[in-house]
Amino acid sequence: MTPKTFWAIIKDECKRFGSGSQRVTVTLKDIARQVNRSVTTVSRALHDYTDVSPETRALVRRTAEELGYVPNVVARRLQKQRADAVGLILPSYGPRLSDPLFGDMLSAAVEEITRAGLDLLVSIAHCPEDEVEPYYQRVGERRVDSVWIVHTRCHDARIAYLLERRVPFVASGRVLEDWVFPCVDVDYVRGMHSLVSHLAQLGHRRIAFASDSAELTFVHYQREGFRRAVRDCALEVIEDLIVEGSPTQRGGYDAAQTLLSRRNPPTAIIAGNDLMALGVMSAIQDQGLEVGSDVAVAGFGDIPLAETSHPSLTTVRLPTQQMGKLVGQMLVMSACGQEIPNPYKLLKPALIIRQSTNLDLWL
Amino acid sequence: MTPKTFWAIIKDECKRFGSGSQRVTVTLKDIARQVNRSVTTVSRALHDYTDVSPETRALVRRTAEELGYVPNVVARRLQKQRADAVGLILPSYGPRLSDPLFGDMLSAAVEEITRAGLDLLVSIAHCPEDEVEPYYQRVGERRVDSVWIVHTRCHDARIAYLLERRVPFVASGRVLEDWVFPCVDVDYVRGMHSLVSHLAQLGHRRIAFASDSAELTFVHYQREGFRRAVRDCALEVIEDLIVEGSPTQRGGYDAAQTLLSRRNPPTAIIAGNDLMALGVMSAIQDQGLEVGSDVAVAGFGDIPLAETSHPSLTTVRLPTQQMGKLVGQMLVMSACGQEIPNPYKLLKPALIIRQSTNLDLWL
DNA sequence: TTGTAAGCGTTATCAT
DNA sequence: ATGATAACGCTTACAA
Repeated sequence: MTPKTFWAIIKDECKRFGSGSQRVTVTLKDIARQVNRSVTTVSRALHDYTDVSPETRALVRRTAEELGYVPNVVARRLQKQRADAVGLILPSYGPRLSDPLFGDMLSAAVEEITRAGLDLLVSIAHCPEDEVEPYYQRVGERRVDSVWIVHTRCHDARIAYLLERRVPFVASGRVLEDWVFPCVDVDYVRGMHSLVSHLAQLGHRRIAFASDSAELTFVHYQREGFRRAVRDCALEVIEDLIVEGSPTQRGGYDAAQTLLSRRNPPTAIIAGNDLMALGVMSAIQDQGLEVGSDVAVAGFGDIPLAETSHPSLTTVRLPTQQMGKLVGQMLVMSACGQEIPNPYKLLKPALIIRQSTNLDLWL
Repeated sequence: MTPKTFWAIIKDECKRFGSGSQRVTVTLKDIARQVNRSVTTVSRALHDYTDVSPETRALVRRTAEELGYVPNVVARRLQKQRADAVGLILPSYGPRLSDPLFGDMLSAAVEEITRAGLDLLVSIAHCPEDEVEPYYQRVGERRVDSVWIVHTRCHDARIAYLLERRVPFVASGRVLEDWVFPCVDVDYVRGMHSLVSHLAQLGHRRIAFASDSAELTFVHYQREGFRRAVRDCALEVIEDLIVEGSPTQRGGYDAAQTLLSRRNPPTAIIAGNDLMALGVMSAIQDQGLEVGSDVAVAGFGDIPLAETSHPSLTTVRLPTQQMGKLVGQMLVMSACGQEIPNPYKLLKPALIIRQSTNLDLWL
């Protein structure tokens, strides 16, 4: 027996009955030894190859079961040259993990990803500079096969970078450039149209829009949709009534205060998201006005709170689950190196009318 | 030149200048060939081993830079027998990813985990049966080195299972058994005590508690703390005023309706979390009563909405960031096979008094 | 200071 | 139907 063989055996034994409390690691080699076959045959038996005899297959499977064999995915990944994982790096400027709509989308995506046997890696960028490089980094290191870009900006450095380097990715959100890449988004123009039409029908003529920064693509489309819808309803676009604020309750509160102090205040305020809309409602109430009668309010998203707030909030429901599911499926495909047949999906939102624009409801 | 060598070279070339648009993959071998050194030397140079000459080191580093070398972490993991990753499997019964407090904690944990160079894998259990096995599975497959258990139950099958199989893990939340394992939790008994004392001082004598199922450890401690605190304040524990509901606004709403319809309704209602508390407030308001004067309300958590609700909500702030940071650090240690010095951390919450128990504030 | 060789656990190729 | 061998890219013990 050569020294080499000797040490190999010792090491194997150590691993098997390890230092006291260690878990044992069963490999293909262990099964092979047990059933007196080669590692190759064992591997094929476990993968249901046709060129292995039924008896051998049965024996191998049984032995694997008995020994508690669990395949080592890292070894498989190295051999297959695939990470079997996709990455999500949350941008530093939101959405936070705590955003309920994002959570919904994420859950649906995770479902699809894990169903396909892939892992989802989550990390967080600390600063804007930190946003671009890590994507490429993680793919280069073979940590992930594809990445998920969320919360796109109108001109998004991450997407330019990934396209240039040919890193597989899927974006939830569009960019304004005319680039082709896998992308899932909501038709905000359409959503805004239904909302503005609703308000115009109720007789509102001075409608305001308060939102996050228009650098974000979805805000851009909300604004564009807002302007177009106002004109479509034969109303005048009043630029003074289009304001920007942080995408929080406080941001909505402050924006509403600004709007209500205009010489000619609006009779309806649309917010870019539901949290801002709740802040808008607070501001209106704090001024002694009534939401729904004095000033109508509407949001975007349909978070759970929209239904239970006082008054309940009219909003544009975003198909978060559907988005997440689609993104997940597309991520799986792109991670597997497949072409994505129709890579540009635009989903339709739904107008949910509640008391904040129509106090007669459920009263 | 043997055929073998020939094909190896061809394959290398194909990989390098791949089929048109493929990204190139630079390995240690490529650098080694370029600088006329062995792979070993290159590896050592890049890892700052002392036994490599300064010139070689410089040359290797420069060449690596030029070629755009990125280490393959999968290969490294196979060699090192470590996944360099930790796993989080969200239980089917909550918290959802959309829970804002959980999101905060998760962010802080991710920060620590990625800082250590590890990955965080996120997945979701579909059903309770699906909760136990995947943890072990993922460790067995070498996907992760350690797992994070959230939202523990009083008698938690997951923890029993992992302890028995000696799978490294960290739990956020305790169990009632007397087991030793890395664990971070909040002192709910203490939080409840400060809350009940506050209410008792305001003259409340009939205090109710509405919460999620007491199967959850934190709910168990909230209840125990509640009973003890009531007695400490020389009040009577009225079991009729301790009720259970789903941990949502609707759950709080329903629970409050039940409580307010008692022959002897409470003058103060504590909810197990802030969302329930908001539901409680809605129910009170819908009955034409005033929150803060007719019935006091308090919650647990201090979500952003607690501050901006009408009236603002008295609550027990949970140190989510601190928890996340600690959990992250402990996960990193357990993934690295280190012993965790003091594995049982109990953090102190803080009472935040607002209008829902004291209308005089800021009015 | 550098190189050789073995090995991590798996899959693929080719020969038998 | 089965096995020998190489390979994936990296680290490391040991030899030179």
